[in-house]
Amino acid sequence: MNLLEVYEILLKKFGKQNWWPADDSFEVIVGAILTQQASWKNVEKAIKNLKEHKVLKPEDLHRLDVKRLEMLIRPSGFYKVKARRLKSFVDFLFEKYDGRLEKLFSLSMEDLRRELLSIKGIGDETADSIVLYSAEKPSFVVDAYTIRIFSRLGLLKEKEYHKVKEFFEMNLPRDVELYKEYHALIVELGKNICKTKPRCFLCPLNKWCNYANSVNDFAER
DNA sequence: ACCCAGGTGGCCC
DNA sequence: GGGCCACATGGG
Repeated sequence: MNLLEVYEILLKKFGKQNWWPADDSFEVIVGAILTQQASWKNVEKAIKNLKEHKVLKPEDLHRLDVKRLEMLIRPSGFYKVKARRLKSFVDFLFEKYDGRLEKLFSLSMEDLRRELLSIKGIGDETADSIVLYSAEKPSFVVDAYTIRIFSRLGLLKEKEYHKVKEFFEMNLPRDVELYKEYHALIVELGKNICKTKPRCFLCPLNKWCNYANSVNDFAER
């Protein structure tokens, strides 16, 4: 059982996910910040509000009053911190890159990642989501599901973000489309099946999963 | 009435 | 480095 085999199984089970759903690369970034510890349904409402008020562009957000921004993104939860985080990003973009994403994205992948991480409110996962789905450079995105699922499969011992990321990048071809699809499939599996309440009988990976095999009523089948 | 969601930063030890 | 907490809305 290796990473590509797991990928094929998930792809067969769930189909192509075609992430990230957004009209442009800036919308991906806004979504990446808003979806922190929030359901995508709620993020969609927030993004819809931003679109309806025609403020879903770097210049618009840059001049938008923060209180007004808070109200618009409210459905996505943590709306005060997220409003500040969005502001931090656009402030940074205008101060250092003339407000232009192309300029920021012309950095090397490593420099881009470092730059994003320097912004308050952008951590490892959000940075990688932006690098992969917005800038479209091959940086593997790790989330809580990734660690949970692959630890249970016995493929991961380390749980630190950068070690997990390194494991995936060392064991997969460096390919943007593969990275995009793989992370999306992991989230799909995590959302639907791999919760703390076991529904392991539904999981396409149950044969290989230590957790599924440790759950009494499943192991007997 | 819980529990969870496509995390992050701050603070403590 | 790890453990705990605040941040908050909406759906199951």
